[in-house]
Amino acid sequence: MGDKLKNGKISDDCKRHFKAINDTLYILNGKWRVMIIACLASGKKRYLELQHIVEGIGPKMLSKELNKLELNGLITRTTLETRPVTVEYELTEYALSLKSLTDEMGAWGKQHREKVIKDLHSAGI
Amino acid sequence: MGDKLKNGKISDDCKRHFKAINDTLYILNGKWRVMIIACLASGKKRYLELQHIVEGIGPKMLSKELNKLELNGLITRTTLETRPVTVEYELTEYALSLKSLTDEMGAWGKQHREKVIKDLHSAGI
DNA sequence: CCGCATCCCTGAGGATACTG
DNA sequence: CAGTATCCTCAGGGATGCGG
Repeated sequence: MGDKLKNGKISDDCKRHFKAINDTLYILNGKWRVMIIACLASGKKRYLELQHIVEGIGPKMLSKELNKLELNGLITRTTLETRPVTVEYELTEYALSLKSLTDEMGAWGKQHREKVIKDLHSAGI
Repeated sequence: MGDKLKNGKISDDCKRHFKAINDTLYILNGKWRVMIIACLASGKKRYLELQHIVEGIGPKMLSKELNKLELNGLITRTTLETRPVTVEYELTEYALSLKSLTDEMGAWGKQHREKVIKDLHSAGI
């Protein structure tokens, strides 16, 4: 991927790579998708559980995002016929392929936080 | 990460993981950051090169995003004293740690596109 | 060539209240 | 409990023009 053609133009491989990244970005776009997926990656959850764990999200956004994720085949919705009803959301097999991405994000965020703290520290001295 | 505590609550490890993901999301937020980074990951680029490769971005957003990325220590800006001036943007050493993320996104997007096409295909039959 | 300033506007997202 | 409906805000982002 690290190659330009001699004439300074971007190679077709690169373009494809960028397109692919855009596809991913499109699926994960918005403020909440990744968090919802990451959250469900730790096991099936119910609606209110999600709303509590994904801090800041309101009911409207939550159901909207859940719908889109379901449409994209990333999660399944199961309604249990209890009284009152219980609904469980779960990642599909397919969505599991996103786990390496969310894990990567977690890892990067962790080390980034450490770096920022270290930088602040050495700036303070 | 796949563990809940017995009482159904989320473990502290999980919470830290989510926080870390949010940190990453914060750095990469917006429509353009990831693409800019991915683009620069294939070598230093000039302003107009970026604007051409990152399709759809306007000059305002581009410079705004470049500024933020520079503030976050992810890219460096080099002005060459030519006539007229030339400016080169380049990923910092640090930002290279994001390459695995963008690569992951590229890989996922690729196989996702293939899946979608396959699904459409079998739906067509 | 680079990229700021300005104006404008859409739609993502927030708050709240209500229903099956 | 699990959402939907409604209204509203605001900042992300588009378009254009100018200045170094």
